[in-house]
Amino acid sequence: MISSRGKYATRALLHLAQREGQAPVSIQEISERQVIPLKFLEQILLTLKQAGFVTSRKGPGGGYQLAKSATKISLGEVVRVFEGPLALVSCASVTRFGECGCPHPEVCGLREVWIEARHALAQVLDLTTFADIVQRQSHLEAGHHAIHDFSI
Amino acid sequence: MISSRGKYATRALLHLAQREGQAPVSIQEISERQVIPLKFLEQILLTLKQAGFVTSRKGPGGGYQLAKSATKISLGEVVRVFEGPLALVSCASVTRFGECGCPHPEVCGLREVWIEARHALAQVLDLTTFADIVQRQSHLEAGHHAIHDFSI
DNA sequence: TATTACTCTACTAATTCGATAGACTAAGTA
DNA sequence: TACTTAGTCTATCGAATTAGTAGAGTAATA
Repeated sequence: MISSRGKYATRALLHLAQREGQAPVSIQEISERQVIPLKFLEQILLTLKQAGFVTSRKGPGGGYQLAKSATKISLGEVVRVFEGPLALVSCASVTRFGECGCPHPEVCGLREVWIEARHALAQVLDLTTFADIVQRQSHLEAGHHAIHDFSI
Repeated sequence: MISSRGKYATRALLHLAQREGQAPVSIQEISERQVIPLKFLEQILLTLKQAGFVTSRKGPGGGYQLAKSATKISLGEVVRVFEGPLALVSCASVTRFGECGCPHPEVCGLREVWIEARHALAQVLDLTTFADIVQRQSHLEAGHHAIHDFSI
């Protein structure tokens, strides 16, 4: 399970991705619109900034913006910043390794499966960018409105 | 990341699967061979028993055995017992649901991706049985021995 | 200079996690 | 019957993590 931090981070980033090219967005706006505790969100945005996903501007009219195109930010990258390696088990991680604990990692049938699982997860998360998510969301909203319009 | 409990559980189950059809295996043997703290393993095996994966027999010659064929126990089932739903986020879970927290789950582009990720993970874990893992392991061991033999 | 808005660090309450301890029960065996 | 073996069950504990709060500080703008 992904932590609240991680979930909030992805929601905040999606919020910014939806406003790409527009004026900076304040912490307060994100907090209110995305229903995220303000002081908690501050920390999260700071982490996102340190990780190079967003930039910030102080003072009136300030706020946060994406540091690069939403097409260049994958969900996998962001998840890794907040949750660590995607691997379910350290012996299946590409980055961390060796901290397996199991008696014979080199001939472990389980490890092979953990690696497969990690790969399946990475395949989805690393190939999905925030631009994709923005697009999906607008499709969903269009469909939702259509249904709503129809029901009137 | 999967907890120690979950990792130990899968290792213990693999140990039993490798001895399917043989005499019961004691907690102590599993503990020693798989390098798992004994008293911790007791609890884990109890959980595995309650979940219907293993049976036990007390007294001399007693121990644990698989409750059903290793072909009928998937890694996914076992992981779920110890880690809860496979979904990275509750709004993508088939079992738990509604505890999303996000403002509009019905039109959430992120949720779609979380669901995809859950599906990718489930595809691997639910289709892999402990019989598969036993087989993989013996292939690995055969290969490993072959290399070793060659180097002599 | 007042206001706006991000920055940074410390803290805390609650929960979870990994593990240990110990008393208890059941099944064989001499 | 008594002893031994081996699983059962519950309580506890320390350390780590998590979610969230608090507050003082800095930079930019009007």
